[in-house]
Amino acid sequence: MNKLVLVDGHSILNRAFYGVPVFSNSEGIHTNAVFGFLNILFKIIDEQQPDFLAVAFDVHQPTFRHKMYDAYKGTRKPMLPELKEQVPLIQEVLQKMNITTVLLPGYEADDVLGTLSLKGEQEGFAVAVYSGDRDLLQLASEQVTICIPKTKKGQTTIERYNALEVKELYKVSPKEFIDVKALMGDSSDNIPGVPGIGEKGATAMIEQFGSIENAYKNIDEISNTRNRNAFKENYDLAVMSKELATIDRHAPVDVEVKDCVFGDIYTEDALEMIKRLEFKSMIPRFQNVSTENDFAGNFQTVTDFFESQGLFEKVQNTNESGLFIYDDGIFGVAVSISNEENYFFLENGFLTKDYLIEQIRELVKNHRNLSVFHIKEDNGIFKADENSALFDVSLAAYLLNPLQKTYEYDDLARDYLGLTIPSYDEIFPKTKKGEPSPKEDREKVTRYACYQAYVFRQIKEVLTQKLKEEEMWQLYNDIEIPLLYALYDMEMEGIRVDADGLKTYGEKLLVGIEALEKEIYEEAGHSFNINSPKQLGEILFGEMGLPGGKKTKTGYSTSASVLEKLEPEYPFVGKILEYRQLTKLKSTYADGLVPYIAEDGRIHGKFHQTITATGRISSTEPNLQNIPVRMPLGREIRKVFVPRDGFVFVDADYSQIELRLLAHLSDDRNLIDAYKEAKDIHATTASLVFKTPLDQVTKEQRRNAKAVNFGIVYGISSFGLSQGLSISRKEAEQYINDYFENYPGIKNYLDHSVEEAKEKGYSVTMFGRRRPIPELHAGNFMQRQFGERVAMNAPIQGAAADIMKIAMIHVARELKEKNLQSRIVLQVHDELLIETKEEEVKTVKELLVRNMSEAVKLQIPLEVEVEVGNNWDEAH
DNA sequence: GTCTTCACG
DNA sequence: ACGTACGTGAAGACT
Repeated sequence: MNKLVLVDGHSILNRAFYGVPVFSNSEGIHTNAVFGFLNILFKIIDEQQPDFLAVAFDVHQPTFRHKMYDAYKGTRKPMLPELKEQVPLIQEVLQKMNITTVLLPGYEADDVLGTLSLKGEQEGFAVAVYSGDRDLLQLASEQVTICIPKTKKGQTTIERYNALEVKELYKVSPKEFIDVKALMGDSSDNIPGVPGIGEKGATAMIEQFGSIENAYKNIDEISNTRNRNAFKENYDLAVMSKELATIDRHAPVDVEVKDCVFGDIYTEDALEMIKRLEFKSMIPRFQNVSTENDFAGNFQTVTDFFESQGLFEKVQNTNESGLFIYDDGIFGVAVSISNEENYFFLENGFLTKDYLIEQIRELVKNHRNLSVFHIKEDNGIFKADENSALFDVSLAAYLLNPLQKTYEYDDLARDYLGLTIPSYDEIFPKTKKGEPSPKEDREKVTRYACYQAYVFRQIKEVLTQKLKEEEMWQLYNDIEIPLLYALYDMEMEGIRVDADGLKTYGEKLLVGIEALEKEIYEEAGHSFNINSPKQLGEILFGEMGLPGGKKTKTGYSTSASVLEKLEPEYPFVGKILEYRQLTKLKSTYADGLVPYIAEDGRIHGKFHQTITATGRISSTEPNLQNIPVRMPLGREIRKVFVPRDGFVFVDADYSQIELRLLAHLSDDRNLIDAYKEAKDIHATTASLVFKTPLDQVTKEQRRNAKAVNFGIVYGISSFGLSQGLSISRKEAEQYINDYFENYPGIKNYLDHSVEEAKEKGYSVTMFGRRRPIPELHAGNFMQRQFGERVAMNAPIQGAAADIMKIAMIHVARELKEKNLQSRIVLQVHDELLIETKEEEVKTVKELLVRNMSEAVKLQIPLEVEVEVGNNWDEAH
């Protein structure tokens, strides 16, 4: 079936504008939206391989809807000038790419899309309509797919809707969708709904009657009195809204589907314009080097030892290359030294794995500039250190956009090189059970490995350039790169765990669990799976009739916060809480840690550097950053983390680093003075907020003030604080107001943080680390508010992460320089744990505290608390 | 694979 | 009217 692709130009342009921070070329022309638009368009084209394609734009002119309804004028928010000036640019590029654009005075782009999609449908095409606007869902059918790109944490996923999916999600057919909208209205489109009828009411009515007309005919059958009356009184309004909301599928579009032929879009003219706009990464696309055939000939499998010797000599003499190690069933290494020379050296006969590794180490040793994906993960082979000349693609890409889930070579190639290359899944299609795995297929592996090496070689310069442009080169070079070696050493070092102690602890928990289990079954009258929130909810709130409304979409919420509220009146739920606690400790920690204890009696967890949005490290397999500490029983588990013989643990903690950063960044007199005078900060806050002399502050007041301080760092909201303190929203609001009255500098700073992030599209730490916040421009109020909280939190959490990274690097360096035997074994965000040789305790304590507190100079001292112990519990 | 819950900073 | 504190990872249940 032929494929027709239709694109809602303005809607996609808007998405592009807000998804990419504002930038301009050297002539000062804003180009970010054009850049984003083309990237989305290329993605669409690569995915869909359309036979016919058209892009529809709105015309800045009144439409038939305006004539119908005056208020419609206010529909479109005035476009920002930075975006508006880019509209003609994108239209020009499209024209040069021979892509059909359709503008129809008196109609909106929606109507053009509706009309063309109907024509396409009638002519037997498979039609895909791309838009950010859910209104288009009314066009969905079996043949017409509505594709809505969504950005979630920096990852763009495309939601696809045919008639079936619309029905599934909204409970009504695409056609009925219009009627639902006519009833509930749509503020973003200025479509007035029936006052008092919301989404639920509207959906229920249309589900029952199919249309507003039919509902009106059978108005007496509307069971909800309020809805019935509202509908009766406003039927005329609903009729008009329906007309406004209905996309005109017979608009006088003078373009036929056959006019929209999709041909060669990579023209000379277009290339020239791309160059003028300075979209360097897109140039290769236009130079036709992006087709796979052009690559494939340049990828060569090398399995002969003597041949490899000659080639390796060449590689050893090449300064800039890309390198990728393949180790999945078979072992090999791909090296890209030029566009034409990409070799995959495959372990074979005399060409042994050891020989290959030796060759790689030689390259590293000779300071050849290798660009690789991730150094830390491959450093067992590289044996590189801080002085090596390796480029880490994953770290560079992470700094440029920390929101991505992964940094796959094919995505990087698309985003930074404008290349479309096959992904892992495309090269290694999923096989059914029993079929041979393609993972060891020589040709496939060569293709895969060479693509990686090729991309790494080419991308180094682009990423370097971008990091410099965005002022993150120092962050990359002076923090992330040295840190990776500190983290590698830490992973290799591991931490000793007392396996017997762990077993005893587990057995102790089991006794408690079994006793509680029995008691809970007795109380319930029968046995059930206490670990199933579903079963538990049904028993608690159904069978036993405890009060507690539905809270989650799947049923009753049985979270600790809910159960804790029930506990005073129903002491028996305390047993469930206790049971939960014990099973958590047993499954996740007592039992969960065992499989990770290696031959050497130590756990070598992984520490990840490219996961968090804020710049923190994360930990997996196992997670060593969430070992219990708050509750005494959980805390006991820390006793099984022990130093090796002849060593002790020295543990150092930043004291309130985030709050201190807040004081520094906000320049708030009251907070700075409090820290300078080394006051109890939460008590001081309590004294100010509750207008109580410092020496009369109660425990309760201090606790509340502490929660407020936390809330401030998280990006305060009255609801959040009320949850944290189990108080009313009103009270929480009062606390916040009083807080800001006493700390005006903080209020000012937080407002400024949000404003700046809104302007730039990202927030930035004092070390230049960025976090994009696309939510700040979301249409959805909730999302926008989330964005504002993120904008307040990220510069603080991020700076704290930066500081700890600097400290870690310095500590690791000094331990090495001084030839000490002590080693960093854990980092838990604001805590460093050092396995310390007994004779070195004094030295280590001193250097730890010094390096941590002097990692950065702030207006106030960075305090560090240090302790020594024979296990992690004792030392913390 | 997604949801819920809960461990940490 | 809506439904949230910021940042993570793991386990178990259920689809």
